[in-house]
Amino acid sequence: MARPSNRSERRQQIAEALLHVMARQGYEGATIAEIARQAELTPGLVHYHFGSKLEVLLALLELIADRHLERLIAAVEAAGPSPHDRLAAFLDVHLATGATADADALAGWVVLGGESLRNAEVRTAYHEALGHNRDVLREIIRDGVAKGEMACDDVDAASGALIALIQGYFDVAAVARDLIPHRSAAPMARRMAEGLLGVGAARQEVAPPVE
Amino acid sequence: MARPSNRSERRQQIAEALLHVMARQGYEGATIAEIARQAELTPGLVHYHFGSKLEVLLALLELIADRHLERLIAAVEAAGPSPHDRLAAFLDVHLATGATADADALAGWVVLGGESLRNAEVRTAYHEALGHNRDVLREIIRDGVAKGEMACDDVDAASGALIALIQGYFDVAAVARDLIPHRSAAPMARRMAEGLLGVGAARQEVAPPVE
Amino acid sequence: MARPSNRSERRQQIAEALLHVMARQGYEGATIAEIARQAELTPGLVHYHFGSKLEVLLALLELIADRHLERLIAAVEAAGPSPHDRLAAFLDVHLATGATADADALAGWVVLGGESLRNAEVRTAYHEALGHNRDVLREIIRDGVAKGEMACDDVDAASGALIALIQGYFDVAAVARDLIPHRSAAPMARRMAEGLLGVGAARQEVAPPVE
Amino acid sequence: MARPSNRSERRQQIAEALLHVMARQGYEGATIAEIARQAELTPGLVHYHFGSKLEVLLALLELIADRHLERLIAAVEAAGPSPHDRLAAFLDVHLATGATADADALAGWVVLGGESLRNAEVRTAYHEALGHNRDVLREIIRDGVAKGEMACDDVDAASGALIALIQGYFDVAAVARDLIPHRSAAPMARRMAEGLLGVGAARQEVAPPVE
DNA sequence: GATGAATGAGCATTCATTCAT
DNA sequence: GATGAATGAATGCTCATTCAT
Repeated sequence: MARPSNRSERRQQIAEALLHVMARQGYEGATIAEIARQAELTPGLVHYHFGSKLEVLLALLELIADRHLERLIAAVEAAGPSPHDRLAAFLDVHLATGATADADALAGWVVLGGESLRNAEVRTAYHEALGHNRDVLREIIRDGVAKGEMACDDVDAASGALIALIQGYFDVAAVARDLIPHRSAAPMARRMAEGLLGVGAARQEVAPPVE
Repeated sequence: MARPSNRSERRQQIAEALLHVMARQGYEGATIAEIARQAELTPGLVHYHFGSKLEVLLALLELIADRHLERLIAAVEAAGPSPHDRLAAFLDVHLATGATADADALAGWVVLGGESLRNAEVRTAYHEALGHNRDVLREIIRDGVAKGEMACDDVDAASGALIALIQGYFDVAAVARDLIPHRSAAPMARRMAEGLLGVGAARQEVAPPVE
Repeated sequence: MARPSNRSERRQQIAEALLHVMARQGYEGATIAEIARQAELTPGLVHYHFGSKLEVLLALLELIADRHLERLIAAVEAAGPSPHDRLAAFLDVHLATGATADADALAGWVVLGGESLRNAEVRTAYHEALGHNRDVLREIIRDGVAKGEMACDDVDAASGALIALIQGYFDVAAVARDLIPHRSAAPMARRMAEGLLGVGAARQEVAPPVE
Repeated sequence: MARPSNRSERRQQIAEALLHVMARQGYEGATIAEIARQAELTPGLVHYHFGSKLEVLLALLELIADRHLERLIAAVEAAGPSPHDRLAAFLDVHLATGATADADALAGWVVLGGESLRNAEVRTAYHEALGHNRDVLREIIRDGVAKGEMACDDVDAASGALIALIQGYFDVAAVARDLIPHRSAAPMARRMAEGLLGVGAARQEVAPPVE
């Protein structure tokens, strides 16, 4: 009798509209009116489903982070049991061209990083997402050390370093793409990981850049 | 008879006011009124010296970039002729605790990176500043390769990678400091540079963290 | 076959929900959504039973006024035939602590007075309700004058004065309770009535404050 | 050299514009746009001089209360040293037709009472204004008791009662004027005061209704 | 009857920018 | 140079009301 709820679909639809607007025009241009236009909805409806614009941003962050973590874990698992291979897969998921296929999501992630500088709630959620990424990486390194394949006396420092490297590639690419030669990110990252974790830490023959 | 012009002092004063406001409250809180308050001026005067708010931001970017480049070159020169030492100095200037002493400038730099996502003019200037940094690094590596101390088949890729690493450390530290163990950035970066450029690329005994 | 109508119950349920919301959060917080929540209904249903929010307010006014008048008449009748006693009962019903037991109704009445300032329809209905109250009072005074127990050359002016006094007690108590010492309202009102209508107009020994 | 400030004049101008709008259309119709129109200003300027709409309301309350208190004290002083006369003057200032000449201020006062039900800040300020009024009245009664001209065992209760009476006259008159016969308020109030404070408390021959 | 999604007009508020003094 | 009043466009948000299901 009652009308069926479409709340979660609409929320996702709105969050994705924000993603596309943000990727194109930044958060500045992402007015409620613009988000609604992108989603082909009315502005009032955005506020019917979200209490505030900030809520939309947080929903988007969660959406991106969840999707990414899912893909990341799948790729790492698919790489097999070897810590070297798993590390290479970890780096490739983030840095190999074509692997990070969703350009909007990447641009959105960088914009979210910018917003997290201004807003504590966004910062907390962003921090948490980065932390999950780091945890996956840390487990790989710990495993590598345990199996004697990697050398590392401070796993936190090493995983933090690689997280920073990835984030830096994202950020520099977003703003000054030509400073990063095409397809150089993944191979460079592998060598840097080797320097960090011992020779052959991330075997180069594994996971060649797609595309 | 006419009172002497104080244009350039005023401009710098205003740009620095923006820096402090931004470091404290982000770009969001950096209204013209707030900048004027920080500079102990009136809002109208800001627009007397700058045509628009954007101009203030660009002036600030130039200020930060110039100061940084000056310090960077001085530190690299002071490190002596060895490419290894010069590279270590380059990394330390950016990453060693205490070396990047100006917390406001660092925070401001990260915020500027965020703004460069939204505004093409800021992006161009930011890009240029990053490029100058990269140029210094590239010369060090080229010199190292020429002298046979470093191995690198793609200097652009390698210098871009280290620029990305530094930028990533800045950004992650700004948002999720605890992902980066205290004082781990510089030593990790040195090891990663070794992996990239050959064993001993950046000698660890050089330039220990200050403070 | 058709389900039995529950229109009038629903209407009363909604009006009372408005009362409780208004008493707690004022008319400001009395959005349709909040009323529906209080009534454990959905917003849409409120408009199924009422054409507009204003109609709900008017229904509530009628509800409060009817209930009050019923109680008032009962109390006056119960006081016996003496105009003095009836007048005392009239004042006590309004002012004696515990007599005006329904705190929500009292708060609601005051809020309705505020709304009647803005809306002509509410004002008309509020006026009518006040008028009924006044009529009861006027009859008591007329009876007292007829029986020689009260002296009054302008019954309208006197009844208006006492109505104003009661209303004033309500309003001041709602906003600045501490200006009215506890339990002082009824005895003060009795003395003022005496001044208005002759010595002993409202015998003090009648209807002592309950509670 | 600098532009002279007109802040306080503008603030008063805006507060008075609110008063006139409120008296005519209630607080509902008193949008920032409407206030600005009444004051022949732009909406932005209202917020240049006031942080929020609430601040305008509070400024208006202060304006009305200050003006009233000034007039009240002047009238009481002018009535001479006799407590009876001073009490009569107190009542007349509030209730004698023509005495409360400023219809807008009266209507505004009642509307402010309504708003004080919804907003704690307004309530506090309204309470304070009522309190000052009460204090003047209390002093008169205390003086009357001290001089043996009045009988009163609870000055707070009595002054609260008269404050309530006055407030009630205002409120009822605003909503249901015909319940209060023309020019009946002041004489009725005097008689009620006599009942409260002893025979002849407020001599009738004093201060006949103006106009 | 009942639900809750959808609408759209209206609101207070912010803020870069202009300009008379 | 310097001041601060003035402007006006833009924005997030609220909410009574409508209506498809």
